[in-house]
Amino acid sequence: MRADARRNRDQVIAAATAVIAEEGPDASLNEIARRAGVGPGTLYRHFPTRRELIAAVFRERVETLCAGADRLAAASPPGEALTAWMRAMLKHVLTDRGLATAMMDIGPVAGFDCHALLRSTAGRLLTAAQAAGAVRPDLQVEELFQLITGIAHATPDLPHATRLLSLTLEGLHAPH
Amino acid sequence: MRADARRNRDQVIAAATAVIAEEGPDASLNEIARRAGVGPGTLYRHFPTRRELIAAVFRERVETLCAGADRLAAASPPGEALTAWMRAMLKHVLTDRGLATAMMDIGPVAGFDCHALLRSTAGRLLTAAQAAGAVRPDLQVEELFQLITGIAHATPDLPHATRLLSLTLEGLHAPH
DNA sequence: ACCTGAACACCGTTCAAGT
DNA sequence: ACCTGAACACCGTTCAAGT
Repeated sequence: MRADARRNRDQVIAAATAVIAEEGPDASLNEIARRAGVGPGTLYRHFPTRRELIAAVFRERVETLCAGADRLAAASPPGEALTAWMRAMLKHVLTDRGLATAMMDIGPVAGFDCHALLRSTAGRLLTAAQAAGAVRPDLQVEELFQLITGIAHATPDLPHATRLLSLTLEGLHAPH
Repeated sequence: MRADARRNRDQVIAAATAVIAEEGPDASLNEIARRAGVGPGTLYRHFPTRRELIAAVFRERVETLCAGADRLAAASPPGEALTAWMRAMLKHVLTDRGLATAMMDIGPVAGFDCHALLRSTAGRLLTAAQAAGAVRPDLQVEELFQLITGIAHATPDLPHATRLLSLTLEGLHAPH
């Protein structure tokens, strides 16, 4: 990869990170290119679809999040490890406005499968929590993602989101 | 209101209902005007903002949904009435793609406050269910809406949404 | 009063022309 | 190879001109 191409690519990712944080995942691609100081054609050359650009922006973030799961699993009993990781994921997902959907929707692109990495990480924690009897045995990983995604989307900030996650973990029915 | 104005207004609402059902709440307004057989200016004259158009489309639907609550409350114990109504609401919200947010976001427009009507209806059912001890006493109406909205957004169809609603009602933790 | 539709500023996307 | 930026088809929105 030529030096100027590499530099342009990095500048586009940096600009995209900033603009997406401000305007959400529907941010204007022309604006991102402008901010990065390149032509729109250059942006398209590096990232043929919006999905690939978003995946590049999230890559580091998702990898960090998933790497934290092993630490949690070693430090806490399985049930607590799972809920702590769900809270961490919720926080990451809420960092930028409305990125929840984008983050879960993008399929494998350019050798990085955001969704698969999240899925296998959550799957390990979930299986352990179920084996320990802390979580209902019929719960699926996808359902867990859908709930986090939904909460992140419906909620204005982290405190509200955290409250909804608690409600979901404990259930709406009165304790009996 | 002049006869041609009234007719144009109705045609715009009908076209909007159809187009929004197909393309979601971000559907092109020019396309809606075209389909209604009017100029874009006419659409704007009747509905200055997208919100007002969406409110008009939802009005009848929301009123029907809320009217059903009294029937439910008379026919079932409070806890069941609430969950039955939540399921009905989820179904209505899912009728068109991704309308959940739009439906909850629109404020009072033109003498019809979609959100307030839903809120007071759900509030009655919730209070009754809490008084009967069927639902946890700290649950807020807004939280209930956020959960339904979130589930509707994160979910592809009614069966999946219903399953997530069950999980939310019962909680993710294992029964002990 | 009410409607029309041309017009403006934007957006996503492409592609010929340059280096 | 890689980049540029003009160009195209769209969109939301406005407003002068018509009836």
